[in-house]
Amino acid sequence: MLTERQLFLLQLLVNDYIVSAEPVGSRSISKRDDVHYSPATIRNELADLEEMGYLEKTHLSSGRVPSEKGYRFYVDHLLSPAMLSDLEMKNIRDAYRRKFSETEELIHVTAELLSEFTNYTAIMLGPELLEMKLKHIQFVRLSGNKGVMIIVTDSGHVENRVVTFPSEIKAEDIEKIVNILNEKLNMVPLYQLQKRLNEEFRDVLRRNVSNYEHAMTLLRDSLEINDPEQIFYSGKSKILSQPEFQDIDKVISLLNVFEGKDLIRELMNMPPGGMHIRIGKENKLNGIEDCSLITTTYSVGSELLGTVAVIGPKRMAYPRVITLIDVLSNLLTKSLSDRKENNK
Amino acid sequence: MLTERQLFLLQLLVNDYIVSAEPVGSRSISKRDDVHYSPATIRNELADLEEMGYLEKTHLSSGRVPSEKGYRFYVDHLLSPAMLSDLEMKNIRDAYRRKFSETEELIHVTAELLSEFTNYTAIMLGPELLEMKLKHIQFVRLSGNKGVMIIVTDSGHVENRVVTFPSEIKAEDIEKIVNILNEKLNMVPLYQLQKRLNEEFRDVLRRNVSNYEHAMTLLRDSLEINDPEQIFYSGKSKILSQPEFQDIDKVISLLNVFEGKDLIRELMNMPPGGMHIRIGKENKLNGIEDCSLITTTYSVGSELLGTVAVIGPKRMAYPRVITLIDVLSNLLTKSLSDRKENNK
DNA sequence: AATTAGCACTCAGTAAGAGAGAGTGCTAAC
DNA sequence: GTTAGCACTCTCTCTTACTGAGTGCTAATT
Repeated sequence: MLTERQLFLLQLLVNDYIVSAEPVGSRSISKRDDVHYSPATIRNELADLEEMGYLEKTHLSSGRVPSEKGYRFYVDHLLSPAMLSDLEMKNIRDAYRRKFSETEELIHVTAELLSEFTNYTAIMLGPELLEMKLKHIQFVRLSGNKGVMIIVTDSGHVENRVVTFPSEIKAEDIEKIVNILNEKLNMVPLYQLQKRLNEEFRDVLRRNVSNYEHAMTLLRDSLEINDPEQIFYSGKSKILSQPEFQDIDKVISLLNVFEGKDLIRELMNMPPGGMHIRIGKENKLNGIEDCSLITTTYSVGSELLGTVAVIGPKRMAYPRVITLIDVLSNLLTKSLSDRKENNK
Repeated sequence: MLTERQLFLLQLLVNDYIVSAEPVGSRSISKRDDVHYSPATIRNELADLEEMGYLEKTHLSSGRVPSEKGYRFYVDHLLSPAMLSDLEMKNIRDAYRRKFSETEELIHVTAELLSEFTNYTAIMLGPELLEMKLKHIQFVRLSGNKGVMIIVTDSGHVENRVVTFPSEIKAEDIEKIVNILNEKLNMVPLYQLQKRLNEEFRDVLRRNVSNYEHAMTLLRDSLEINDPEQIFYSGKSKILSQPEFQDIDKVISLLNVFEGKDLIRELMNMPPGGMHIRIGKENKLNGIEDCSLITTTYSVGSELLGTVAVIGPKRMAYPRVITLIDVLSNLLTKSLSDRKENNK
């Protein structure tokens, strides 16, 4: 169990290291106005904290640096959320007052604010398209034997496919099929569409539609939805100005993580709800052992969730980032639901 | 005017420097099997080439390095396109044999091949949406007073907008309007839509539609198309493994260029047609003074152009990159037009 | 019993110097 | 015109020495 004084010193040390990025020595702590102990006393306490695993030294006679356990303790018990200045809050609110013609724009602006105000890299993960539910399908005939299949989801997202239908099928037939689908597949998640199509509609279609095989192929093609991983970054280079990224190899492996979309999905896969903080090796992924990741979710519509994240060095300004990510994800959710209201 | 031997030596030196990234000395040139001059002779020639501005030294007694003028001369007069091995050609062709459900996928694959085979960073710039021409508009009513405005362009791109129409307007009215637009605005470039709407349709609509003001607002909103800058990168970190990017500040300023979409548009703005090579400071843009950029175009449909580019260090394997960018942009164009054929 | 002063010790970082190696320019010989 | 020879220059690397920040431990002080 840690004493009051140890808690106090640990907090000071982490705070100090977060801004300085230099190992913190006993003397520099002792010189602070709010500390009345001599360097020797502090050394003793720090030695104890090190023994318990909260601190580390970079070499035998260096100052101390928080260990991952130290950061974890700091984040769990010692940190108080930062306040944003009035000016900052004003700037943020103003940024959301603009009129956004696309949902995407709103997400991009949020990412930009987040990276701008934290000075780290912001990552936005859109909701998985495949998780959305079908609200409406419509087939629109264009010229010749081309048409657009329009798929509207419950959260208001619209997908379209240009399809060419073989001359064996009549446009009216397609419309007829789509009407049947509309009736039967309402609120079915998109990832189930193919399966349902195969299992339930073979017979229905065979009975109702001439040229049934052609129709099935057409439907299969137009309902094959492949998830465009909606990942957006802002301030990718910000994180690289941090002193821990002097090493070019670290930069490269981090950028590789950013480039591989699968890796990012995996990284950001968190238990639902609330805010999550992963420190250093808690991120089970090569290339970001020295980074911390803070994530939370924003919602689009009633249940569909996207993820907001900030990635920075382990030595991250946790209080400030936590506050900012909280404020911004809430504003984003609010703006998105306002949009939905207006659209009704 | 350069002598035969000077041409020959300049070529050797650039080739050598491209692979080694080290200043080239007279001795190492002299040792080659295809060179029969002594180091001293070569030194004399190199000194002349330096005087003429084709070569530089990194310090007083170092070997020589091509100057930008030297690279320019090399690119314009000395370089012969590289051959790809049969295996490489096979790999490339195979990659295109896959079935692509989206045009975007095809573009991504091209970018990946390009960065993979060159080991530099590939940049793909999609055609400007606003340059496309209107082929077809359709309004589809969804539930309530919502609908989708579908805009199909001549190159087969489909845009959609979910719109909420005020209860003052009837869905039939909208359909009526859209029919008029369809007739009159066929093949009008998207960027002119708003203007045409304002100039020509005020009167037409006023005559034909009740609640004309509401209708205008609705149309304005749904035809307001903001260009989603279609930029795609592959192998962003590849260029950073080049020895000239040891300096972290260079990395940061390069990544900043990548992040700012305007900058990239500006950078890749080349006179139309053919292949363009910009060496070092010929790129009038901060942050890439030490890079070379090779661009060419690919076409979608009859006239719409996208840009393919490779960005690497000035010391770039020009012959190979030129060949690859040529082969791949042609394959891309071919695949895209095949798709179009099939879609007819 | 807790705190602190004092001191020997460790280690990173910097600076200076020495030597090796690669390369040059110039002169004189071939 | 070409080349051998040589003095010279500059980078790079390795050593050595020194400084400064910081530590742990012991003994004295409160």
